[in-house]
Amino acid sequence: MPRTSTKAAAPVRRLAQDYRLEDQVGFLLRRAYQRASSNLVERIGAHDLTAPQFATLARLYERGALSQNLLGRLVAMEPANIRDVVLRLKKRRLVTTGRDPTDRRLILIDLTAAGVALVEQLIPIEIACTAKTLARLDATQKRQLYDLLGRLAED
Amino acid sequence: MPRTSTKAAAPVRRLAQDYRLEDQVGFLLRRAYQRASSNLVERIGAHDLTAPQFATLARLYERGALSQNLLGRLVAMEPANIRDVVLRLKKRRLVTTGRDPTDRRLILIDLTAAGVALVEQLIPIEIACTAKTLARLDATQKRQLYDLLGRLAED
DNA sequence: CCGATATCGTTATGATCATAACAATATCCC
DNA sequence: GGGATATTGTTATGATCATAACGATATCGG
Repeated sequence: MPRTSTKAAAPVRRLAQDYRLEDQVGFLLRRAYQRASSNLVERIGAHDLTAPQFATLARLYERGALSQNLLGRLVAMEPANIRDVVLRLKKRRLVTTGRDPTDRRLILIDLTAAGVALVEQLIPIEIACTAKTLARLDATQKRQLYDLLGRLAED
Repeated sequence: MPRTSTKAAAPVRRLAQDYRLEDQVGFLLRRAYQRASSNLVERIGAHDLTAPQFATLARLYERGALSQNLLGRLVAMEPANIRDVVLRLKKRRLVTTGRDPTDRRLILIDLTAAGVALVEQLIPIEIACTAKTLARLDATQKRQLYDLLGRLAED
C-alpha cells in the first residue's frame, strides 16, 4: 500500500528546531480524544449515539432531572451546544423537557423510561470501551493519566 | 453568584455505582482538550486562527510543500476536513495550492511568504501557551503526560 | 496490456463546538 | 419597592469533525 510523499527537499526553517507540533499538548490531546471517541462510536454507533449525547444521558442517569444549563456545565458543553443535543435526544424520546414552576427561566431535562433503559444497556459497553482505550497502560499509568488529566482541567 | 441546582432528590439508580462519567477517559480528554484549545484561542484568536488551522500551518512550516492528503494525515484530519481548512487558509493567502505534475491526483499545498511570516510570529506564542496549559505540572509530570498521551494515540 | 485494487480529492449530511448579541426572568442591594 | 446585576435560554454565524458515496487517477499483477 503506497503512501504519498513529496519529493521536494524540506526547507530547513528558522524556528523548526524550537517548535514541533508533537510537543504541543493541545495537538496530543486532540489526537488522543479522537482515538477515544472513535473507540466509543465503534461500539455504540449502532445505537446512533455520539459520545457527547451519551455523556448527557449518563449525567441525567446519575443525577436525575437537571436544568438544561446545569446539565450543560456538568457535561462541559456551552448553552448553545447542550441545547442542540437535548433537542436531538428529545426528538428520539430519550429525554423530556418541562419548565420549572419555581423558576420560569429553567428548562428541566429528565430521562424517559426508554432513556433509562438505553443508558443501562450502554453503560457496560462504555466501561469496556474505556478499558480498550487504556489497554496499553498498566494500573499505575492509568492512575497517573487520570491524575494528570484532572490537573489540566482543574478549576 | 448563585448557581442553579435542582431540588428533586436524585434517584439512586442501579448502575450508578459502577459508572461515573468522570472515570471515562474520553470525557476527561475532551475537557482537557477544551482547556488547551481555549488557552490557544485566547492568545492567537486576534489573528483569527484556530488550533487546527495553526497546526496545519506549522506542519507545512516544518516539512515544506505536502499533498493535501498527506498534510491531513500529519495533522490528524480527515480528507473532507483538511480540505475545508486548506480552503480557508488559501482564501487568506496563507497557503497556495497546485497540482502535482507527476501525479495528477495530488494537490500540493505550500506556505506563502505571508504564511511563513505568520507562523514564525506565532510559534513563540504557541510555545508559551503550551507552557500555560501545563503550568500545574512539574517536569516529571509533563514527561509522564507526553508519554501517556503518546501511548493512547499510538499506531 | 488490462483488469483489479488502491489512493486522492470532492460532495453531502449531520453532529459538535465556541462566540456574540439578545430577551426573559431572578436576585441583590440600597 | 425598584433599579442594577446576574442567570437562563435562544439565535445566528462560522469552524471542526466523522462518515459514506462517488469520480478520477495510479499502481499492481497476471
